[in-house]
Amino acid sequence: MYDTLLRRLNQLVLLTPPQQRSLCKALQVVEHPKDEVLLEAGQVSNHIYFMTEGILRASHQHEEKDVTRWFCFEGHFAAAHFSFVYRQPSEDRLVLVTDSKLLALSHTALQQLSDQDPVWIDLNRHLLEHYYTTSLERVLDFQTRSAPERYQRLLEARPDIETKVPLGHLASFLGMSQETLSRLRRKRKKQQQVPKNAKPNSKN
Amino acid sequence: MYDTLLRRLNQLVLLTPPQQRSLCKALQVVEHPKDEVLLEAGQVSNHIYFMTEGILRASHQHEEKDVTRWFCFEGHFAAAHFSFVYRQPSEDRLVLVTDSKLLALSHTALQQLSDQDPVWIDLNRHLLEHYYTTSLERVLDFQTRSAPERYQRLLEARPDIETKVPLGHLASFLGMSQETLSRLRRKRKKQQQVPKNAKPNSKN
DNA sequence: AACCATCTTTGATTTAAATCAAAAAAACAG
DNA sequence: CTGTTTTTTTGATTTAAATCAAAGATGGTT
Repeated sequence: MYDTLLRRLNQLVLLTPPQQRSLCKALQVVEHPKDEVLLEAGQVSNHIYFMTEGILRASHQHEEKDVTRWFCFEGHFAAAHFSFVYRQPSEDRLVLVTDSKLLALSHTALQQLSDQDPVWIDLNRHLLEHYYTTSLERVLDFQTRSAPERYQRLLEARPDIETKVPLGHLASFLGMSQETLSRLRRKRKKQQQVPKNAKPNSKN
Repeated sequence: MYDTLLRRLNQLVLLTPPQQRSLCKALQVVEHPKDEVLLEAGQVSNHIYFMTEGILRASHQHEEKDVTRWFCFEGHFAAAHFSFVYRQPSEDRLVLVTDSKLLALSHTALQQLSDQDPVWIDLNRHLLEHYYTTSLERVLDFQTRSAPERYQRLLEARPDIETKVPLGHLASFLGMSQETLSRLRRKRKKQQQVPKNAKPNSKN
């Protein structure tokens, strides 16, 4: 049940068996269908989630339009971070893109863990650093890459995203219109159809 | 000497006088002229800087072009964060935009402080959270705003940036070409020339 | 299966911004 | 101050991507 989580965490810090146990005790296992809202905009977030299975997205309302600020995939942590830490209303909704299984850690539970053992603070910092780095990289992508390049890079990082996430959400995540993304897809398909000089000249 | 720093830190955590003193002892005061390179790309960063006076930028080489990933202004902290924390070669150079006065905290000094007193870990986390939030906001700007809007927002946040930072660096920071930014400036000037219906019709 | 709603594709057109090329302005060095 | 280099502005042109409008496709529901 907690394998994916513990495997992931051991990449960041070494956890003793008792530490692992006390973490697992603090977690709630939850399962939700597609489109379920885990946090409404305006609410204060009380949980950090670990995605055991499925995909989650942070959705932001900007001038009538729904913008996906980020996705969270299997093996990663999701939170309305600022809201969770500073107990402020969240600007984003957290919505499930697919049927999902998650582990939820409440604010109070994390507090208690952190009071007991500094390893949890350390872990928290590692995660924060990781997601911060990701965000910085993403800014660089916007600064230096065109729409097709950004899509290309996303696919390299997450080839499965194409089939699992609706195009509209992907487009807003990448900062382009739906139509543009749809056209990029078509171009890519065409190029794949003649993958490796199968027939140098089709007229032959 | 350390006033700006301590004022800033007290916004984040409460520091006792002894804590303040041990921090100041750990800091080196440095002063550098414009264009000085504080960290070369490829080197491992050994310092976090606090800008007492001046502006610093993180410059990234992308296909022959120099991209400014971020600026650091008076009253803020600058670091090649990933390099500093994980002892890896930095992908960015840190260069001073103007003559500057800084406080430098070495990796070992921070280590020692953190071992002595958890308040420094806590502080570190606060800063990380702050800069992470900033980065997320910046991504949102790229997702949802046009070039003029991004420039507009930057000016609202930092009106002084216009005069202090060369246009080329600003343009790459905003993810647009120099020419585009130059044209945005012209437009803004024109609009300011007739600020508030000074003369409804100049022919009168 | 037939219907409805939502999502995706496609085409035509407009708009935003990049690129290319060169002039003007500013900063700097001797 | 003068010449030199770098930065900024400007104009013309091209390219990328948004928008508008509509048609197809897909998925779920009864």
